[in-house]
Amino acid sequence: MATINEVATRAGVSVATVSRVHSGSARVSHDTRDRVLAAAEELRYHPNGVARSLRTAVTGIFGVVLGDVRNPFFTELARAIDDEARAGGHVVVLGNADEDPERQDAYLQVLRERRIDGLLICPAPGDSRVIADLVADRTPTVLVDRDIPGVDAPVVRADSVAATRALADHLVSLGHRRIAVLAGPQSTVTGRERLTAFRDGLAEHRIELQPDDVLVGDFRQEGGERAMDQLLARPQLPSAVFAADNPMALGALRRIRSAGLRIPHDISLASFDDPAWFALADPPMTAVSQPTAELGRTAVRMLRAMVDGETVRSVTLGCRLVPRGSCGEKTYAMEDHDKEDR
Amino acid sequence: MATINEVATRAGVSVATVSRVHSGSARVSHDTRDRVLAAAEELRYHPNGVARSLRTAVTGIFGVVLGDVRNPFFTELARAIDDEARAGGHVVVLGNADEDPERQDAYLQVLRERRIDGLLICPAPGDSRVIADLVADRTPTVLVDRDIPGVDAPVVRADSVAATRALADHLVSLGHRRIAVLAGPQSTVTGRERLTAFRDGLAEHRIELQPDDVLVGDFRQEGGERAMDQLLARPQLPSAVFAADNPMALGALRRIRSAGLRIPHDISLASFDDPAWFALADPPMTAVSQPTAELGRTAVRMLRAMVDGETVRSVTLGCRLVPRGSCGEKTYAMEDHDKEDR
DNA sequence: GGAGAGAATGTAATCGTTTTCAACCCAGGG
DNA sequence: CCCTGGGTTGAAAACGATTACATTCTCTCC
Repeated sequence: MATINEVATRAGVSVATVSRVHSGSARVSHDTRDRVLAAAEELRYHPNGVARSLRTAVTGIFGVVLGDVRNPFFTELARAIDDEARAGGHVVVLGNADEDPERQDAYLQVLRERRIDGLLICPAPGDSRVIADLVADRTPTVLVDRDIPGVDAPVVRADSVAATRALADHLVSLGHRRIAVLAGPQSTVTGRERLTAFRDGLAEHRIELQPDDVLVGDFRQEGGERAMDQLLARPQLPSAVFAADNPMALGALRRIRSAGLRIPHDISLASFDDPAWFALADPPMTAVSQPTAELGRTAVRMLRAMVDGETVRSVTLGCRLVPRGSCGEKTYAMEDHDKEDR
Repeated sequence: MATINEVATRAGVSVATVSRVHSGSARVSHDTRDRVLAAAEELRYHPNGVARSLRTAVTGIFGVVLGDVRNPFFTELARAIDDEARAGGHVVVLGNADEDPERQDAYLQVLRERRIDGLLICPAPGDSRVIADLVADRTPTVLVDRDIPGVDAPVVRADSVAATRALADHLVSLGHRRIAVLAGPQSTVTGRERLTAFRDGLAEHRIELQPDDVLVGDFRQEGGERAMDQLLARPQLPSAVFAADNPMALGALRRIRSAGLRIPHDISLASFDDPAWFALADPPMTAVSQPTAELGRTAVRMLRAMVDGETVRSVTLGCRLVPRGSCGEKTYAMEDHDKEDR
């Protein structure tokens, strides 16, 4: 691959000049500019970003670590992040943590070594030495969707309590009394918050969530399947199940189906998160929807501010309950459910 | 951020020694090793990968450009790629093309500048100057899922013709005679292949696909919605619709629903691709399933081989038809649909 | 006791850019 | 005719690692 040196000799100028025409950092006479461009073209010159970054200490890249690439919540988030970052002239590289702290840390380690300009992290459950180090070393970092105790980085996430309590209300108003929850890892804020908000919501109606009825999962489909299996093996089924995120709801739904049970007749199911297909499921899933795209966009704006040296504060946005048919609702509007939340 | 120089002076050794202890490339006495490690720890030293790559010309990174992050086919692919790459000691960075050649090229441009070790591309429709350049410059590159005419890079993809013809058979055997297809962009192999295979399958039964009944979409949900809207505006509906990928099927399904039509009673729907939720849709979707994970794994193996200087040849794997209930099938097995195709 | 081997470490060149500083050229004013 | 001052350009020093080569030191063996 051609270097700036070869271009320079071919164009009969110095490397400084070549650099100048490519960066536009200083004026160059029309003639030499043309010669340089021609030489670059002929040699198929593409500046070496590695060398450039070594010199300038900037990369123009934001790194994003996603909790799980296969989770539609994260991919929609990624999409929004990408849009917003691109609008600001940054490019985004995505990495998959697969809800595994080790994978996450391995990926973060290389991003750090690569001296990325900033980091957007949806932290995996458990704590991470690397993240703590990163923010201690002042790498601009914003946490998305989940918090990490003891790490001093701004967080942007959705406040699930109001909507989750509304869901609890909704369920008891439909006559449900014994409800099981497929909770998320209790080492994550979101996992804890959704569980306690739901429990509190029930408590308002003097219904106590039985310890046996909370199954702690891993925020992944497999966890939802395992938990549902446990539930199905019991002599007495709850009348409804609340899954704390969409992959677990998917897993639960699969198990309920393969057990030959009907929803909501035999058992009801509601979920946190609201991927596009929920409205098309059989029956359409009652869910709590997060302002996913908005989350992504504000995260990028915050990150940009940090890179510019401003100090930024955590932000939390609201969620909303969207009742559909999976909990025994008599009728539900066939909403032309507008996912776009701008 | 501390540099190797600072570590060296602190430990009272030369930079060469520090480098040696971190890379393990040569023996260092026990004493000095300890001193170096201690100094590095105290200074929170993290080697600068940018500098290292400039010198060594390797990055340890594979870049992946995804057609669309929100398409479950691509995310499952990404997951498989990540697993396989990681197993081989590489780390993967993901980028989203959003089915847009410009976004794709912008992303590829930075990967090239970053001197990434190899590239896995699911090319966006249309042609790409950048991709052509990249392979001409011998960047190890393998194309996944889609081909690019005139670009001499190995491709790994699923051969859709057999399964798509089987789908056509299946539909006519269920009594369908007039079928519409929501085709993919005809600038992609997959888009063309799925359409012609379907047309040929129909032709075997002396059924001709009407020109009006093929709506060319963009492989995205919005395209599916638009196409379905067109169809629904016609005086005479086809009895079945075949969507050439899952986002378009999702779009079509939404429109059918909001028009108040029932599947398969009023209209049948089948799709290429088979994301997890298809089995849980109402009714479960008849679909053609690709060996997604296998696609991803072999792509990485091929890329690794190319990086090692071997020459590799294109690979194509098979698909399979999985009939469910969305086309008027009388009964369908409630399969415990095993997505994992290892 | 000196030669030679081998281990441990240091010196300095190198990777491909950007950027500071200096040099040069040429026109115009005094 | 000399001086000043823009406008262009070049030389060379970074940036932070790796690594070929040289050096020093310590043993061992004859």
